[in-house]
Amino acid sequence: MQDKVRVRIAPSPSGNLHIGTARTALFNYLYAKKTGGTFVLRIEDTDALRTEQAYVDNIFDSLKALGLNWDEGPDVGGEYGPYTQSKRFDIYPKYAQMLVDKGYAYECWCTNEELEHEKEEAVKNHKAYVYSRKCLNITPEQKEQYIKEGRKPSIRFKVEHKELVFNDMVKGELKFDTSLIGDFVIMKSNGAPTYNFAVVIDDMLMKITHIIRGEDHISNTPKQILIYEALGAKVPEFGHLGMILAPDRSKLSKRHGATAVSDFVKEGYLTDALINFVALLGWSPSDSHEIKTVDEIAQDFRINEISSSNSIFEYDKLNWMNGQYIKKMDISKLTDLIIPFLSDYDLSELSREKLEKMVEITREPLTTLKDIKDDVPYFFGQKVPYDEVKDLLGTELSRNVLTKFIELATSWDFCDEEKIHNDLADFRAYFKEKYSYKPKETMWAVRAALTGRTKGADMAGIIMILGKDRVISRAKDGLNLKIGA
RNA sequence: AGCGGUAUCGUCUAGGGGUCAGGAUAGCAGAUUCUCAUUCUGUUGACACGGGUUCAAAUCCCGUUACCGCCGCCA
Repeated sequence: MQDKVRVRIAPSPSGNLHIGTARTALFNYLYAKKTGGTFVLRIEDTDALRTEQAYVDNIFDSLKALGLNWDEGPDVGGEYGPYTQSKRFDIYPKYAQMLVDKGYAYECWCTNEELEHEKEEAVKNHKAYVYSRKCLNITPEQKEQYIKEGRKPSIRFKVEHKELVFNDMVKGELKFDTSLIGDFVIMKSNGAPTYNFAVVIDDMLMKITHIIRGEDHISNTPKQILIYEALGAKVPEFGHLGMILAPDRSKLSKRHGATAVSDFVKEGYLTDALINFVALLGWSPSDSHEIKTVDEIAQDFRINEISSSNSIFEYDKLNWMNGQYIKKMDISKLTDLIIPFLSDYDLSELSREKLEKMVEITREPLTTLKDIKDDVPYFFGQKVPYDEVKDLLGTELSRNVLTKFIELATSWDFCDEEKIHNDLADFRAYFKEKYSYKPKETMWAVRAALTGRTKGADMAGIIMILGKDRVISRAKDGLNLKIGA
């Protein structure tokens, strides 16, 4: 009988949630969803110096924003808590002692200097460093001596030399010669467990059945399997994902720009687009629809179909995808998300209705929400700068168009967008017929006067949002510019 | 140095002994629109290299190269 699937994500709160961690979380989440399993969140905060509560909060918030909700974790609890590693410190020594008692581990009294020396020797002889095992069989007298010197022992795992093979869910069969590993520390001399030991104990106790993580952990895997075996515990399945690389093929880091999910959000990326994009790094849908929600992806997800190679994080496709999500998102929700990016403007000038209208007519060209800032200044304030369109407004054509525009628009209904749209069409037709002005020339004059620009959103929408007074006064400003010049 | 992993258009990928090597994105060209953009249509572009195995190799095997990762009392 197959155990119920339990997977986990175990971020360490020494920074905001990294996009790579988000992808790992996603694949774990997808696997849990697909198999009806449980998704566990564990916070690995054993490094007290680098841990900050703000990072823990950021991890929670980011994961939630991405839609990766966990079934068990520090906040929601669960049967196998605590889910914060620092609250589990009393657990590890017991198991370490058990391994010592059974002869799977031993105390090591070597100082850092001694260890350093061994490593230097190895480097000098062009050999891989493997711990010498000199503490494996120390006499009681030596031990007595070390204690007298005030030394504190670490505990090393005694690595059995053999060929270790496991079947990786994404990479296939992986083989290791454990004689190359060397006895590694499981408990530091300060009493804290090392990473490799703590994860195994935690994963074992939390009954994790499948460990899906980045391939930077591949070489930890044989060590961890050895510990499982020594403990007499069932070894979980492992699956190692390729890494996300920056465009220069190096590790994605601050110098490449955004790395944390919250950074991307600040840049104006939608979390839905982000998680969708990141899913496509290594996974591809069986149909040809790439735009999918996490739950839709889960339906179609097969862990063994994940690409096992690294992939490069390029913005081209993310930008496109973000634009797609912006275009199809609910206007009210989109408006809420866009408001923080409009801090340069006095939003009290616009009713919520008009604000949403503005978002509706300006969303199309956006690749990120941040872009909206430069596309909307003319919706605010009374006047508009004409520096960019001075020459255009100075033409006879513009004067002609604007004169007529003021005359006609005065009697337009500024609450009926559809009607304004038609009025504008008639307006263009009139000038085309009477003066042979191209429709776009006619509109350029109007647009220039009302917005100070030659390009932008739908004119009917703009006119409606601006309202009669501003439309007429700006049209007059545009017209008078010629006289002044 | 050693050990492990990976190699298909610029990028993300599909495919997998016989395919015009498919799609997406980016690029380019055209169409539509009041502008920009969107959208639509078309188009450029790839099996790392060398040996095998085979009637047939991008696909299987070996080697080389490149890249990534790991070699901590970090996680």
